Amino acid sequence: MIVKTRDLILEEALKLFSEKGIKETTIRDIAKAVGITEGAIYRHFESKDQIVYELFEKYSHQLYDKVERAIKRAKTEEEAFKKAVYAFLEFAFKKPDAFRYLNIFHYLRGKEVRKFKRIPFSLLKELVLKLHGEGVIKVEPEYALALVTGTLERVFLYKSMGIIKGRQETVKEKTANLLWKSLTECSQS
Amino acid sequence: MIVKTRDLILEEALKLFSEKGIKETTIRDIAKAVGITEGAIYRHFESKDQIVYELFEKYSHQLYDKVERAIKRAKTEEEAFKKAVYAFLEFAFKKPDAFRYLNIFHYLRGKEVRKFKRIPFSLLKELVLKLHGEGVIKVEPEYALALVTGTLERVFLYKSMGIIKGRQETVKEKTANLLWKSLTECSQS
Amino acid sequence: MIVKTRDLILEEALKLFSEKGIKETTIRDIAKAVGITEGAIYRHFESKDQIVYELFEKYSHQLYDKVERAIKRAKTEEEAFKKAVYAFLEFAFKKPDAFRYLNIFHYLRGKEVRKFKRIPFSLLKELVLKLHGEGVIKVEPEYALALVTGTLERVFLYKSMGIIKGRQETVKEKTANLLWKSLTECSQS
Amino acid sequence: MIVKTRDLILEEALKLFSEKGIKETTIRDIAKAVGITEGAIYRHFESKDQIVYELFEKYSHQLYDKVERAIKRAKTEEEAFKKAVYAFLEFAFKKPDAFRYLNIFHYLRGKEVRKFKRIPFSLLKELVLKLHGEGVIKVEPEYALALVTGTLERVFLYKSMGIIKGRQETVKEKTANLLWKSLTECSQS
DNA sequence: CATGAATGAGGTTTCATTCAT
DNA sequence: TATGAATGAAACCTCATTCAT
Repeated sequence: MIVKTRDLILEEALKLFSEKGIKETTIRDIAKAVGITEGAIYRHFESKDQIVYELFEKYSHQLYDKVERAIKRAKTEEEAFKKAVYAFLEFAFKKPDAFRYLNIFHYLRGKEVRKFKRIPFSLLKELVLKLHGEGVIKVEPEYALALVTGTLERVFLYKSMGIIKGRQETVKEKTANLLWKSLTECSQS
Repeated sequence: MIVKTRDLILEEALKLFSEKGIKETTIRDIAKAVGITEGAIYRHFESKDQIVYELFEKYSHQLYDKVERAIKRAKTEEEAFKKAVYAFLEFAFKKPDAFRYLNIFHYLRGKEVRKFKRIPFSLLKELVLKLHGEGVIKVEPEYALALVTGTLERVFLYKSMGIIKGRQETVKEKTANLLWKSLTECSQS
Repeated sequence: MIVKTRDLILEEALKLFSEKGIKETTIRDIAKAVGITEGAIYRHFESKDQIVYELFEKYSHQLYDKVERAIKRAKTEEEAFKKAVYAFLEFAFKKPDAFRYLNIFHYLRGKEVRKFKRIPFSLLKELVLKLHGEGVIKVEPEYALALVTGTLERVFLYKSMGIIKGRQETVKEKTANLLWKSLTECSQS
Repeated sequence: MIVKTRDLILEEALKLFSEKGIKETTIRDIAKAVGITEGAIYRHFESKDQIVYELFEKYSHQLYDKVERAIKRAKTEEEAFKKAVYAFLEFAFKKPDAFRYLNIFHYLRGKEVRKFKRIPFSLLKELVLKLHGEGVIKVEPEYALALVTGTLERVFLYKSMGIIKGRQETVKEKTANLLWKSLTECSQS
């Protein structure tokens, strides 16, 4: 399988960005990782920022599509929610660099996120709002959202740090159950 | 009231770091914000890194002490947990820059966190472990921790972004209740 | 003949270091002398110190090899000694900047000299010790060494200041004779 | 005995200059060594350069006077020469920092030396010229001078490095004898 | 006399980007 | 497409010197 330089650049940039941070990674670092020289990068990308944006868009879309499909396929609301959680964690476990990168990007360049469409977060938001509208989720939707997104991020983090152990499948299930029950069984009076 | 330059530097650095990121903030930015020249910074700090570390240590300790006191004063376990949550959010609302900075530091320089003592996170960890050991929290402690820390961070984030509305007191209460119920009422089968 | 930038940098740095001193010479000075910008220097050298060390090593080795060859080729002890003196002065006259630089480096960063191998001084030391062991040199070897190295340095200095005049060949001969006679004919009672 | 701040500054500056070099020593280093602050230095000296010059002048004069007296007191020419050598080494052993500093200054700011009067070197020069004129020294005076000054510097250096051992008195005598014999007994044909 | 904060110029180094080859 | 030297702006930091106190 022939891998194109352009994709290699994206791949190595992702690794480095997620490890060291965006500003902390230089074009030279990326070039060295790919095995080319600095100038060559500019044959494929106009600027470092373009790499940064393209990576965000690429993986943002991937995750969005994955989650969207998961929700659409589900037959019940509970299934939709849990499948969405599964999709998030599955993505995170399969592409930890990408997931970490999405979080870093959000954290440091949050304001620029609006430029992009198909943000995974918005899918969760819609889902939670819908479930709340239907009375399935009793917790106020803003809090529900905070609970879900915050927990997802941390579960991934703790899993990759070794704090949370166990098989990925198990972690996904446990997290989905925990979140579902938290949102549906608990009244937030 | 005379404000010392040293403190002004820390103050402005905190603001800028939490807004733009650490690497993204230059010594010149800080100097300009304070109203002095770059060289003057170095009369008060040996390096940019020293500012970075000192800020983390300072606010890490503040939050730690606040949470510790909250836990110690409580009479029941439920009170201890909720007061701890209160303390976190109270700190976050009063010093949003500091809270945001602590999170940024954790995210980007997580490996260096070990150098520091009195990390607020460790207090939460102890508390959750204890409550789990006593059977009060039924959720596995690692997941409980992920749920608590993740939600806390997001609630703060959504509040500061205007997604979550309402008085701070209300937000604190609602979050504490939500978390307590999630951990105690829900069985994570 | 294409001259490479890297060599040009070394060349100009040597000139400047030997004229003004190491610390007194800035990267900008060197860049200007070469006709490039400061940043360009760092494509060829990691730091100013690397230039400093590389220059020392380069010329230290050159001189060492020259002296070593001179000694090895000689048939008698007198010839060995005189040829060594010749080699020193020949090098000093041909590459006065380099010779001056070696002295400056020794003077100011003497402690770092140990890191390097093939120090010309050590050859002289061995030679003098050997000649003393064989009874050819009557003067105590430490004093002999002081006399030889000190005189060599000064002869070069006075020649380049115009205090000592005459053809280089003559200076070399006169110095060699003077030193040989001083060490062999004079009893140091 | 009350030591004045001004003298303390000179004293500590001398130590530091001779240890680390002139440019390498900062006003702050000196101030710290004295136990005062940077600003205070400027109560006593107009600039760093003034300290540099004053130190050179001070010790240059001291050595000059010492050597001059030694020469004047002598009854024979041999005594004059040897006493001059004694004076040099005595000064060097008693005030190694000062002697080292004089050499550093010569090395790095040789061109500025002309501004100063009573340079010890000139006394040696006169003496050697006179002795040569009288036929006592057979070696050409320029070479003689190189031999004497070079050897003196190196003997001091090797003594302070521990290469040359023995009591100071012995070193002085041996050096004086060696130099005298080298210059008078050896014909430099 | 002394302090020590501040300045301002200049030092070393980094790095995204360009460009001749 | 790729190279890698070079640019130029800007980063961090140093330090002689000044100055209000």
